Amino acid sequence: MRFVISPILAPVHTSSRDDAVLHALVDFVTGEGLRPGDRLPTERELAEHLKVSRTTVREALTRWQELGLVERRQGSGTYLKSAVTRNMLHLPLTLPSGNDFNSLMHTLEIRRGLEAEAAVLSAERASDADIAFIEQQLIRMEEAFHARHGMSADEDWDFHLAVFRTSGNPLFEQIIAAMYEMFHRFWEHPLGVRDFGHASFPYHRTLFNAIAARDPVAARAEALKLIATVEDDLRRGAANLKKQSKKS
Amino acid sequence: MRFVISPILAPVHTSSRDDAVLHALVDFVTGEGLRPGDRLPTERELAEHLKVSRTTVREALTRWQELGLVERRQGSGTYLKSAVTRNMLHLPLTLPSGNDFNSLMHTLEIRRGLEAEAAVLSAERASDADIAFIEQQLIRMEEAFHARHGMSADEDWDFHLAVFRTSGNPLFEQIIAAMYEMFHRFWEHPLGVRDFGHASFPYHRTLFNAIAARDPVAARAEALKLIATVEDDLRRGAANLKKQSKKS
DNA sequence: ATTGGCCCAATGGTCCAACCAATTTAGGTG
DNA sequence: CACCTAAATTGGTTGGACCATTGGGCCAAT
Repeated sequence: MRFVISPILAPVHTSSRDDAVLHALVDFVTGEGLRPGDRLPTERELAEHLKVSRTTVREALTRWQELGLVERRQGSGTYLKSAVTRNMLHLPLTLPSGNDFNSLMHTLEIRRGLEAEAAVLSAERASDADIAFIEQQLIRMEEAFHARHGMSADEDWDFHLAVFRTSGNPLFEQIIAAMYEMFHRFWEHPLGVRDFGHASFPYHRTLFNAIAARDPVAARAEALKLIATVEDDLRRGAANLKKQSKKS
Repeated sequence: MRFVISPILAPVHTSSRDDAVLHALVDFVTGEGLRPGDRLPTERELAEHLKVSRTTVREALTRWQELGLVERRQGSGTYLKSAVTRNMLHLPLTLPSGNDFNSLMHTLEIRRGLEAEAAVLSAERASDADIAFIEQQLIRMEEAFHARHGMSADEDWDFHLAVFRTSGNPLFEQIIAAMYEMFHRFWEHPLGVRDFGHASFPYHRTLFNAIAARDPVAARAEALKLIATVEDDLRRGAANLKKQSKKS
């Protein structure tokens, strides 16, 4: 006779030592009201007070470091890098991200989904100050564009970040900030396309206008058009590479 | 003049010991052709071959464990949990995620952006086999619905996962899978709404029909309508809570 | 042939004590 | 005060030891 084991029977999890350390540390940080930038107790102090070895404390802090919650400086101390709350959620994404055409296009598709949604929300919710803030970033980008006769990665990023930030949903900024490196590979390896992103320039202002006019539908449309021009650039780059490999 | 400081600007990784260990481990895994589920060398073996202490090896493996790349089983060994390539990108997101109305609504907004885009891509690219796969999950969900007279979290999740999986972009599935726990708090704490998600039921089939008909525009529209019903449920739940707190 | 108990080697988890390397701080010197 | 130096502080690394869990092999009972 073969039994179907009830799924409820599986998950007996032994609370490990370093988990306990992290829980205690959460309580300490919240209880003490520590904020990002503040310094945590030294590893030796933590080990002594928590009655565990420094090795265990270090394993726990290593985990927090990998999550970007703390930063350790040798000779100085361990510093809080992000807000810590009791019920926070860790999403360690590991993405196979190459510099090939497909990988870049995949990242753009993700960005298209998030960017369009953020544009909608920003158009619905942005305050007057938010609008002014976005416009400020837009102007900076436009000035950099004219000065360099081409897109500037940093200023362009600041503009898009401003849209995310004014969406009223902090998750957008956090997710997109974590993907910063991924998206920036476009500018690091533009696949030989000259004036990469050039075509997207005018749509930054049309997107801003839609948000400033509090028109969510138009904002989504402009955001999608903007991303579409980048996709076109990317396809041109892929075609270039193909042509070059044919020649050689 | 106020600048927007990009939240990610700390890539000044001083090439430390455990970094070197991880690089060597990447080479080993790729060179040996190890796949998820395979067993890695023991910590003592790694320490000996790499000429570092076991503590250092453990710190490195702890980092990989926190990223979800490996799983450690005491008494058994360390096992690969995810594919490892040389240029992969780690995005450790830590989101302050409560069970309050705002947090839940924020996660839904993220999901709306990703889900709508995935529906578009699935409608554009899904093969006949993909369509059949989605339909299979749809039928399973509908059967579970009729059997239980309500939405079933697992089957519902499988359906949406099928849409993401057939989008032709593996990033969608990975991101959404990482957010599984976050999205599932709807069902764990439905804020007292009876028949939570009930209203979304019919839109699963209409979404499938749009994808099967290879109609990207309709697919996006149906996906947005589906999420909108869940948002309505959520708002009802928030209203309920308000009413209850008024009573007491 | 199968089940269950038992032992034992292997493996990850924890601990300790010491030392190294980078940083900060406290004096001291001009 | 400005500048340099030495000491204290702090995270990083090492080696060794022991504990807790796992898995396999062995054996007796069924």
